[in-house]
Amino acid sequence: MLELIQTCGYSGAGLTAVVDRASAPKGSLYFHFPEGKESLGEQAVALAAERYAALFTEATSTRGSAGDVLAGVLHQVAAMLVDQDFRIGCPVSVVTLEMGADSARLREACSSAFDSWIDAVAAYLVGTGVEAARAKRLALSIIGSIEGAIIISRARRSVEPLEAAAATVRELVDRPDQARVMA
Amino acid sequence: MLELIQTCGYSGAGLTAVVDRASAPKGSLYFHFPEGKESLGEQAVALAAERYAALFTEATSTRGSAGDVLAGVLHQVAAMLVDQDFRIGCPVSVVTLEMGADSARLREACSSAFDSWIDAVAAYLVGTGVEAARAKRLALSIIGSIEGAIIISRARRSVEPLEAAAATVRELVDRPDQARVMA
Amino acid sequence: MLELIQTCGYSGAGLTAVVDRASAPKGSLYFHFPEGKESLGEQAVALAAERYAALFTEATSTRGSAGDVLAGVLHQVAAMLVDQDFRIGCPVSVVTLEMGADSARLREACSSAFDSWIDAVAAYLVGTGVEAARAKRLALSIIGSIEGAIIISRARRSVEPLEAAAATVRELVDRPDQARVMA
Amino acid sequence: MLELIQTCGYSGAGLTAVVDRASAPKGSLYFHFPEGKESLGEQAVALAAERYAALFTEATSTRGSAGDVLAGVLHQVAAMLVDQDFRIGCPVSVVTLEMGADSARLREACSSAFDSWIDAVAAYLVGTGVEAARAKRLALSIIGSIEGAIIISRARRSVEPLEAAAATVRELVDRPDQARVMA
DNA sequence: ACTCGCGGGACGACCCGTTTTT
DNA sequence: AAAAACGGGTCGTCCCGCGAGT
Repeated sequence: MLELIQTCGYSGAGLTAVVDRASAPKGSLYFHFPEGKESLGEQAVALAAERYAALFTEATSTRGSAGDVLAGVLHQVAAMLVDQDFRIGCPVSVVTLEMGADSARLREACSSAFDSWIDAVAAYLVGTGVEAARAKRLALSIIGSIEGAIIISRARRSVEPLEAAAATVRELVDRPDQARVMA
Repeated sequence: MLELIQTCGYSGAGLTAVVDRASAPKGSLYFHFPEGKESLGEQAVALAAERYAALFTEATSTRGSAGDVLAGVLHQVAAMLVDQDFRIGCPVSVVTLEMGADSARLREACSSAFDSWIDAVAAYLVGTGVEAARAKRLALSIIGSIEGAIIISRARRSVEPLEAAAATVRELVDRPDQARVMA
Repeated sequence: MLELIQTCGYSGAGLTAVVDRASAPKGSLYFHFPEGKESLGEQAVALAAERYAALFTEATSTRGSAGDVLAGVLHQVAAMLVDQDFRIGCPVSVVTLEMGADSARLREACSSAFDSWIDAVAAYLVGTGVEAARAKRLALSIIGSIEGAIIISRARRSVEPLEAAAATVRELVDRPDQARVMA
Repeated sequence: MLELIQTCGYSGAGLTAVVDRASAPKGSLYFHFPEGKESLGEQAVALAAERYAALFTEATSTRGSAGDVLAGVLHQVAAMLVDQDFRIGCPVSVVTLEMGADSARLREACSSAFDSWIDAVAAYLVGTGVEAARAKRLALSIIGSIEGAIIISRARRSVEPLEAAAATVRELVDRPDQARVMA
């Protein structure tokens, strides 16, 4: 389901296509997901949260400045987009935009996914010496930038927006006088 | 249709609901939009592009630093979200994420919408003395930040992400030494 | 739909079978019945109410005692059952039994159908000189007898229960001393 | 299953609901009922046959005229309906009407159920001195009246039809000159 | 000339009664 | 005894044309 949400959105991800792709019979779906599409989507969002978090965790193990690390994540995302010919997007974003009004459950799953990423980035920034409050604000901004850049990159079929975001993120986290500027 | 796309996404915006909301008969839809839902969506995206562009244009007429102006736009967006109880999102984002793979036509409409905003912001920044290449990069990053922040704010039902983005944008465009840092 | 309800019950009357039998496409169904199966069933019940009422009205135009007239109706029903090889039953009864708990709307439609028959019989009995209160009670009993007899006849695949009911009804309405007995 | 058939009909009584209500695992159903839903329904009908027969047997042990006894049964049925807020009906009737055409097996189970009641009533009437042939005819009519009255009472959400049937039954069996009238 | 009632299948999610595996 | 798999079925709704109306 994850891949289908990424390419077609939540509403566009038909359960028939889901079970076909999993080469599973239709009847078994409601045994594993008795609450239907919504809980399936919830799990897909949670899975996406884990995967992208792992991607970030892995990036933090590389050496380099915080800016290098975060820009590296953005470049990896860009590479994924190119790899898939710009046919995929962030599943959490699209579910948020489609179902934010209808399903509190899915909205909360998306919120948790974003939070997990934001918290990870914030913790990482704190680890590099950034003050906690600023780290949280930066983390919020950075995750937002990534989400937005993915969307614009997809619309344009070009990684330029992601690269611009990478450069801007590097600028934000790597400047020596950041604390003073915000003071 | 615009409102429905904002709340339910493109796939979720059924034409039945559209014509009901417009209190128009269903049969007349294909007289006005012979090419069906896709062209209707295209028009909705174009309309959204205009509206948000107007919002930005209006903001530039206020006095204050470039950071003030851009942060003002973000705060206006935040106010809209609160006003609508976080039930709406950016229609261009959701159409991009849902239809980017299926409909080249809609993808291009979204790309144009984003471009119009980015170009406007870049032109504005150039007008405030920013060097052209940097202005374009910043404009890309800023529009991306806005889109991303809207999504996360909606998921969280909180304007905190938008406010964080506003602060970060202000930090980006208002620092005196920005050119030097990027050099 | 009426025939399907009579043979398979309301739940057993699939809309697919309904539209097949009417050689109509499924999509057109919800134009004529926007509220779905329930309103379709409502209309089927109303149609049945009319048809059987007409059958009774026609019977009253024949000469003979009240007992003859009512027994004649029962024999007509018996003939219908034989004709259809006991594959049909009263649609109002089955809808009442299946949906009485779920759908107030259908329950009321069934109630109205029964009432229309009971009122017709009661009015007829009053016309033959029966006192009003007794006419109403007898009419209730007679319609009840018919419904019950149809069911048992169907279960048995024999018209004997309907014939027994016919004889009993004749006994009830044609005895000269009925008023005295009830006094 | 019996209760579900009484409220929702046979088709409406899903096996999922049945096993939930019995707090039994779904997989075990086909261990106990290898032939599936049909045999389960058959057993439910047989169970209902026993229960209502017991109700009648018990009533015959009370003193009073035959009319008193039979009217007493009708009043007990009316009390049950009121008790359950008119949400239940006769399971045998509804199975007959829904499955009479599809399943010979269930039809015969229903026929047997009706027969057992009719035979019991006929035997009782013979015991009170009624001539055998008339007793059988009356028993058929009485059971039919009860079934019909239950249905109409349920549709109306009122015990009036059952009370009318009770009065009529009393009139039928308690009049002194009944034999002469039928002669 | 243009509107719109009405029709038209295909597919949506969901759940059915059943069987196979453990 | 029961967990898990299995398709076909449920009702409802999708986006879309045809042709009779003013």
